[in-house]
Amino acid sequence: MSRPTKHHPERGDARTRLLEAARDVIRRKGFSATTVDDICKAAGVTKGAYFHHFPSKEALGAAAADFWAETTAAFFEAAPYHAYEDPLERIFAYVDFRRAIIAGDLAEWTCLVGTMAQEVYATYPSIRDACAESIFGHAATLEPDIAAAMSARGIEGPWSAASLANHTQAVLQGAFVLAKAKGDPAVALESVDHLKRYIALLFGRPGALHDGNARQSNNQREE
Amino acid sequence: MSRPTKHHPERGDARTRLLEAARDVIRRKGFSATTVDDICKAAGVTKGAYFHHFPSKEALGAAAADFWAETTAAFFEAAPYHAYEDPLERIFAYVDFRRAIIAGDLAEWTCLVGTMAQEVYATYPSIRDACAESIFGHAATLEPDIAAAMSARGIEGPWSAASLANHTQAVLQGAFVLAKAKGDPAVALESVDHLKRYIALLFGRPGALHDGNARQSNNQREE
DNA sequence: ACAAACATACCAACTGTACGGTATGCTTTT
DNA sequence: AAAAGCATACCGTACAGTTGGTATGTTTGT
Repeated sequence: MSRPTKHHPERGDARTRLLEAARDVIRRKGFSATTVDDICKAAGVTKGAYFHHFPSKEALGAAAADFWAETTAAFFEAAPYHAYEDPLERIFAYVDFRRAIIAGDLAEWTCLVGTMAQEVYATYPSIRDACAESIFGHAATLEPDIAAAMSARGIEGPWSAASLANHTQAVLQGAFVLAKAKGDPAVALESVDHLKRYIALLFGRPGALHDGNARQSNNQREE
Repeated sequence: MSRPTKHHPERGDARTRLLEAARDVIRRKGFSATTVDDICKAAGVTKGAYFHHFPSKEALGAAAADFWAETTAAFFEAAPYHAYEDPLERIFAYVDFRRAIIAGDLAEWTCLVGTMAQEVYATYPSIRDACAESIFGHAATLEPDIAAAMSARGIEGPWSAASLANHTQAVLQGAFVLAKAKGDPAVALESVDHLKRYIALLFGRPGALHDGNARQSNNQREE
């Protein structure tokens, strides 16, 4: 099936490397501004190999979104927040985890599929759908915990577990947009704090705000 | 200064029409995928006129962001939510207003500068900065009302009025991303509802949730 | 066992064209 | 008359995609 390339045999098969390169380059430059040559160069692969694996640039975009869905699913499945027994604690731990990975270079902690969806939603339906699958598929993993926490505490609002799960993703996506605009992760961290506070208020657990790492960020104001 | 064009004299001066065309086309196709010819065609103007007014495509992107900042500022200044006397009521009315304008074609109610910032944050600093100015400038218009509402009700959290103002924009931007991915405004409306609920909880005003138009949307669940 | 025969993975060089940008001149305003 | 506003025709190039190949497995007939 897979075979090392002639030029860089040590870096795995070409298809995977193209997908990884697409992920990295598109997150920095966006989908349209990223050229096939950019991706080939970053992957250390020729154009011939590229078009052997992907019939078009659009197909690569959709494949990159699928790849993103798979890798992030594995990443979050292995994350420590699942260890908590109480569903609500798991939710808080999830938010703390999302907050903790906001560090370093912008292109490393922002979302590939959010960026692509926003860019190509009207022009490449296949890519948009793959992005939607990734975003809402991830949101769906939070839904059981939210539903369990609601019934455990007798919470019954006009909102559903699914809508709150989606909302967490909306806040994260929006936080990425603002952070990119400002070139500063601090504004993203603050929105995640607001998200956690919202969940705490919904479930009547203001004490939860003192857990996790919800405090160690904004050095511009002392409390 | 301005002069009607030869081809379409009835539609105002070329510069304004180019900016309006840029706004409309870029919101649909994104900045990179939008060509200068696209914009000229949409504006009913030739390339000569384009490069008379803008030295490059990048300059047009930045000018379009500035234009967006100006027109949206005027739009929100004229909006009805300012009529309320109580600062907190104004905030709720603002959220209701943002909710109410989520209707019709996606490209008509989503945000130009959020889209552009996400796309070019690493490649065109001039555009990114113009987008940031628009987003955070608009957020800043909410800050006095939030601050007034906080002091009027003796609210003093670990969060600042500025951070909550920014958070409202993060939620809206994220709602746009999810709506584009799903091709459905409903998910955006739900996030705006969560935002309003958060503010109501922060200020201890759950009753506010029954005001405005926070209910007339999601026909898929009856309460 | 051992090759044809086929399939997969990859590479280098090329092509048509669509792109951002330019050169130059005409038209209207002041 | 001078300058601003606009139009036409035209570049150089960078782009997505193609062509035609080589090298490395994998099957299949005998």
